[in-house]
Amino acid sequence: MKTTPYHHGALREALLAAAETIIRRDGLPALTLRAAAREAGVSHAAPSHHFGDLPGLLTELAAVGFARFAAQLKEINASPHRKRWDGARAYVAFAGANPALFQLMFRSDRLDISRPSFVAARAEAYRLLAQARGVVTDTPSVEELGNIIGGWSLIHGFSMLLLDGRLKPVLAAAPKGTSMDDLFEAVLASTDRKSFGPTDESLPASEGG
Amino acid sequence: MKTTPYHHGALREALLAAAETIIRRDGLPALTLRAAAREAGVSHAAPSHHFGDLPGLLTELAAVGFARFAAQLKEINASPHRKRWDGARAYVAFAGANPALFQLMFRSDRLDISRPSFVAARAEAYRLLAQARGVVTDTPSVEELGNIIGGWSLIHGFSMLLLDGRLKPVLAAAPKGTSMDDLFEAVLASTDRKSFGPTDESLPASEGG
DNA sequence: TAAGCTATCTAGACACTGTAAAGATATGAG
DNA sequence: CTCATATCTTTACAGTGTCTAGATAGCTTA
Repeated sequence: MKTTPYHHGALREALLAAAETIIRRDGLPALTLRAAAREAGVSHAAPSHHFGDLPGLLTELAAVGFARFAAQLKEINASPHRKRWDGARAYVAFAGANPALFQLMFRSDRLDISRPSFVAARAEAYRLLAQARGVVTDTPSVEELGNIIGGWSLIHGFSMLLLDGRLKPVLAAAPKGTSMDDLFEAVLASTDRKSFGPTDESLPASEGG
Repeated sequence: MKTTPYHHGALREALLAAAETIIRRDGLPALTLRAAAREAGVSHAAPSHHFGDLPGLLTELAAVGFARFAAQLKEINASPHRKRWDGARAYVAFAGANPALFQLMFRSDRLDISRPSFVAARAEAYRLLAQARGVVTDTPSVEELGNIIGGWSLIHGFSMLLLDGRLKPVLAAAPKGTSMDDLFEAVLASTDRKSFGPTDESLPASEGG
């Protein structure tokens, strides 16, 4: 009666899967080396043989996240039906579908951002995101950079505010039946109007009261 | 020879100051109840009498952050020289000047977001931010919400990307001498052009290769 | 003044964490 | 079959949050 073999066989992948289970179920603070080991059914010191330390495990998991996001972007870039802003929608959709994982991917204080696998996965994701937006130049002007970083800031900020629960009260104040998707579409639509940003009426010169 | 009195006198404020010192010097992961106690020169269990638990301390510190940001917004709103986007500039400037504190303010997984002092400080900051943008309505349309949340997403996303170090390589690819402020100004300027967002040329129909 | 009450702070303990060291077991090359 | 290597376990230690009990100081009331 052999219950669990001494050697797991694919412990690295099992630990990453266990880590994602934990982060999704209990949140990032609950993801510890020992918790991942328990979830995978191995001894508490086993993870260190595959990831070195806790930042190592977190970083490899973040790399998995970038790789998954890159795969979704690749699909979109290959689709003949893709529309404007589809990259932006994929960004927010990925954040919504993988909240804790997405937050981990941008939590440098807990990551070893010099890990080659992480650097590579992130670079590939960025490359595909730029491709989805039609960015081609390697030597952009400041104006072009403003456009590129502005778009990234917009979707990243929306994602972060969404995951932190900051947009829930906003929806409550919105017209009845407004969904989070509606709100994001409204955000995208707002960038096409010149009125995006603070209104001129808010300035002192023309202020009413 | 009385070295340190048994009763501190203003330990709560001293612990908050110690906590901010630690978070600024060593980062958020280094901020523990015991570290704060050491920094303030009291026993390891003293903080719990003032904040309950670790999330309690973190939340009160986050509330201090919102109060400080609110104070800066109040100055701006009172200034007769204020210009468009000054609220946005203050947002990013605050993030840059208080990186770890700003990140803590939006890290709900480590906070007790139901704490009254936190709720109040945050609400006041939001109120002043809305005022800086000239938002007045209590029943906004979806279109107006797109505008409001779009602006917030933009400055919040830029701040988060900046603090996570994601914009450093961008500056490296920018024209020589471009500063982070220049980049943010370019982002702001890009919202006034209709070209903000993905270019139409990136769509399949008109794609070259 | 003096007693007692309450808020404040310390000391000790426990379970949990990351991580290092050493031992056990399986795998595969020769 | 031998044995070197990779994989996993066991043991140990310092650090953490948090609970409990105890010590101290300040304040009220007489």
